[in-house]
Amino acid sequence: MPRYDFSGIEKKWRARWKEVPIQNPASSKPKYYCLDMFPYPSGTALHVGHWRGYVLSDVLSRYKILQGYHVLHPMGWDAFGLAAENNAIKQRKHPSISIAENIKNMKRQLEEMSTIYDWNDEINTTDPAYYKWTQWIFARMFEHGLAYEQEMPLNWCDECKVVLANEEAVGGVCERCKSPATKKNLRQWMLKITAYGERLLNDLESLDWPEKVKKMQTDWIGKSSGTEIDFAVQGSDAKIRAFTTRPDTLAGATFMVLAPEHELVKKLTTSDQNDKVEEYVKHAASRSSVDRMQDKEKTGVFTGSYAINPLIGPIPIWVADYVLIDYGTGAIMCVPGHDTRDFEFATKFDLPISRVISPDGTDAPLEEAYTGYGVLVNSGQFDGLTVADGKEAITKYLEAQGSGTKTINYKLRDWVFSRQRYWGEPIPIIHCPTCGPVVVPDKDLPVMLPKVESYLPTSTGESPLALVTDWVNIACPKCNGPGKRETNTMPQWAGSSWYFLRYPDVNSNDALASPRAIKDWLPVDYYVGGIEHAVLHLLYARFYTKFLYDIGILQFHEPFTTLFNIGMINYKGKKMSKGEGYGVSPDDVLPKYGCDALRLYEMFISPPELDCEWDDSGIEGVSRFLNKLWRIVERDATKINPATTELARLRHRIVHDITTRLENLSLNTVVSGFMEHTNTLQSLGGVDRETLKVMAILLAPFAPHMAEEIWESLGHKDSVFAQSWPTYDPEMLKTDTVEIAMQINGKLRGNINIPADADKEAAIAAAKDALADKLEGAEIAKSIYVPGRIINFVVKA
RNA sequence: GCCCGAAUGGCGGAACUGGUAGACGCCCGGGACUUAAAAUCCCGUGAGGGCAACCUCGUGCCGGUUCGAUUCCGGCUUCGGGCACCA
Repeated sequence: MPRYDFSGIEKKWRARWKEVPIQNPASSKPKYYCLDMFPYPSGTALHVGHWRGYVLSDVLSRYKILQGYHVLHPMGWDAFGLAAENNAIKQRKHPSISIAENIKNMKRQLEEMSTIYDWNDEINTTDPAYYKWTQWIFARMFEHGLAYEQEMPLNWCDECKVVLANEEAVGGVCERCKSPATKKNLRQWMLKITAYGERLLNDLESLDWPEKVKKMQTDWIGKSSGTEIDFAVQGSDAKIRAFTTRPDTLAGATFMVLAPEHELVKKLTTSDQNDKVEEYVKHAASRSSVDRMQDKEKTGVFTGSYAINPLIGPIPIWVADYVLIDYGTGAIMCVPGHDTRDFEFATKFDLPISRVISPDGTDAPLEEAYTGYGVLVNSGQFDGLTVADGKEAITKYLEAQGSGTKTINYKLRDWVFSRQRYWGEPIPIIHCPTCGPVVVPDKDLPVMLPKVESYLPTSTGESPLALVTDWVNIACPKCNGPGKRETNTMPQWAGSSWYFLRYPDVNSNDALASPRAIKDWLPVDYYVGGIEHAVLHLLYARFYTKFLYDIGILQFHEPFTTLFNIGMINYKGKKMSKGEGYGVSPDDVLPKYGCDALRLYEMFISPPELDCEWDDSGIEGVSRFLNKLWRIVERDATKINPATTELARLRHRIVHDITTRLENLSLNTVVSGFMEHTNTLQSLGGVDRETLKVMAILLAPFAPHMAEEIWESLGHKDSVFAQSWPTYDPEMLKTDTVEIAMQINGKLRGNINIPADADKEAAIAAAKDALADKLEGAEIAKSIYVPGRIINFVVKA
C-alpha cells in the first residue's frame, strides 16, 4: 500500500491558498495579533529549531481563525546589526547583498512550511522607509532628554571592535562572540532607560508572561532600598557618600572602602600612602572585568585618611576593587561583622570586626559574618531594637543630623546606544562646533546609510563611516555653519524595539504607523520567541513602548500582553547554529516526510516550553500517523457509514480532548490525542462522515494540507478554514458504565464495570462481591468510593 | 556564593483539583502478508517471581501527612538555568 502523496497534496494546497487566502482581509471580526520574534538573516538558512516557534504561532493563528477571529500574523527581518555584518564579511559581500540573499532563502523556507504569514506586511529594518522611523523615535528621545552623550568607561569587545551595552556584556563577556570585554573610555550615545526603571519593574505584574522572564527582568532592574549616608572625613572638608541597605548596622561599620575609580581617592590619599594607592588604582584600571571577577582573594590599600562614623568615631578609609564605581555611590561603609565580603576583607587586612546584630541579644564572638536577623547590640542608644526598627531609627537619627537620606538604588544602567560599526541605522545627529549636537530635522529623515566599498570595522574605536568625508561633512541645521554627522550607528536592538508597531501599517509614510492601524491591532496579543531575549529585546521594547506612550503616540504602555517562551531544540547534545553550520535543515526533512509531518513532529517532540533533543527517527511516528489517517479517509470518506452512538460519543470526546489540550498549549499531547483517537477510528469497521468532518477541522491548524485534502474528499468545495471550530456536548462525554479500580488498603486488587450513576452503596456492594475471596474473614473498617475512579476498602489485618 | 526550575522505563514524554503510574511515540524483539524487500497489520516490551490465575517492588534519596502521594509538607542529592563582590 503506497504512502499518501504528501508532496502532491502539499503543493496543490499551497497554490490554492495563494489564489484564495484563507482569511478575508476586509473583516469585521474581533482582532487577534499573533507575533513571532522576527529572525535576523545573519545566516543563510533556518534550521528545525527556528521552526518550532513558527509552527506554534502558526497553529495558534489558524486556530484563532477557525474560532472566528481576524488574525494578524506577520513576519519580517531584523537585518541590521553586527551578526549580519559579520556574516557579510565572511561571505565577502556587501551586507546589503548578503542579507538580501539570506532573506530570499529563509523566505522560501517559511513558505515551504506553509505558514500563513501575509507577505504584503513584510518588514525589513534596513529599508530606509522603515529606519526613517527608527531614527524619528531617536530624535524624539533626544528632544526629551532621554538620548544623551557621555564619555565613560564602557564594555569594549576587541573581537567585534565595538562597545557593548550592559545587557550585551553579562558576566563581562561579549554576548555575541563570548570573548572577554575590556573597559574603554569612550564618548557614546546613551538612552536613559533608568528613567523608566520603576515603571518597567512595576508593570511586569500586569503581564501574562512566564514567571521566569518576569523574574529575570526584576533581577536585572535590581531595585533595592536603603539609606545614603554622608561620612565626614577627619581633617578635610570632603564628605564620602555611601549607600547601604543596612543602616541598622552603622555602629558595626569599622572601615570604609572606595572604588579605585572614585573621585575622592586622590584627595584622601596621604603622601606616605601615595605610591601604593597610585599603583593599585593603575593596576585595577588595566584589568578586564572578567579578570577582576576571577579574583578569589580581596585586594586593597589604605589611603591614610579616616572617616567619622557618627556612632563610633574615626574609621580608616581604604581603596579596593571589590567596590564597584557604577553601583550606588562607588563607596561603602563596611560592616565586617554582618557582611561576608567585608568580613573577608577585614580578616585579610586585620581590621576590627564587631558584632552589632545578635539573634539572642548576647555579644557572642563572630566566627564568620552573621547575616541573619536579631536585635541591635553594641549600638549605644539603639541597643535592643530589631533590625527593621533599627533601620528606621538610625535613618531618622542621620536625617536629623542632615547626613542621611532614604534612597532607592537600581542595578539597571543606562543603555549604551551607539556602535562603531557600519551596518546599522545612522544616528540622526549633526555635531556643530557652535551649537553642539543638533538633531536632524524630521524633513531630512531618513539619514541614509551611505553605500560604501569598505565597511570593515576599525581598531581605533571609530566608526568606518568617519572615513566617508562627503557624507560626514554637512551644514548645521541650526546655524548653517560647518557641521559633522554622527558616525556611530545604532545597535542591533534599535529596529526591533518598535517593529511590532509597524506591521499593521507597513507602508505608512507620515507616521511610524497610522493611529487608526495602531488602535485596531495593538498591543500584540500573543508573542512567541526564545528566552535569550529576556533582558535584551523584551526590556528594550517595553522601554520604547512606554516612551511612545508618554509622548502620545500610543494609548497602551505594554507591547506584549502574553508571552510564550519556546524551548530550544538541540541536536546530538549541541545547540544548532544558523547557516551552513551545525543542525538539521528543514530542507532535508521536507522531501522525505513533507510539511505536515514536520509540523506535527515539531509539536510532538516535547512540551513546547521545554528544551529538547531532535531525534532523526522520531518523525517516523507522526508520518505513520498521517498515513494511517489517510487510509481511513480512503476507506470511509465516500461511504455512508451509520452514525452510531458510539461514534458520536467518540467524536465529542475527540473535540473535547483536542480543544482542552490546545487551550493549554500542550501541543505534544494534542498530537498524541490525534494518534490515540485515530487508532480507535482505525479499529472500528467504518467511520461516519460527520466524524471525519470534525477530524478535518480539528486537524487544520496542525496539518493544514492533510486537513484540506480530507475536507475536499468529503465532497466540500470550500476551504476547511472557512468552517468554525467544533464544540462538544459535555453530556456526550458521559458513558453508561465506567470501569473503576478496586483497592484493598490502597493496593490495586482488580477492576469492575459499574453503572456510571451508581450510588455509593451499590458500588461498594458490587465491589465487595467482586473481591469476595480477598475480603474473606477481613473486617472492613472503612469503605471509600470516588465515583468514576476507585473503591478502596480499609481492612484490619 | 545567591536566586529560580527540574528529576518518571533503553529513549522523548503522559497522568484533570491527592484516586488504576508509564498514555502516545521512538528504539528493540516476535509473528502475518510478500518470490523477496519496502509499506502495512497483529503481539510483546518498568524490574523480579510464577505453568498459570496472580504476587512483590517501582516516579532521584530520607522522613512525614493521608484510606490512598509522581502530585502536599520537611530535610537532602544531582542536573539545568539566571545573576554574580550590587553594599
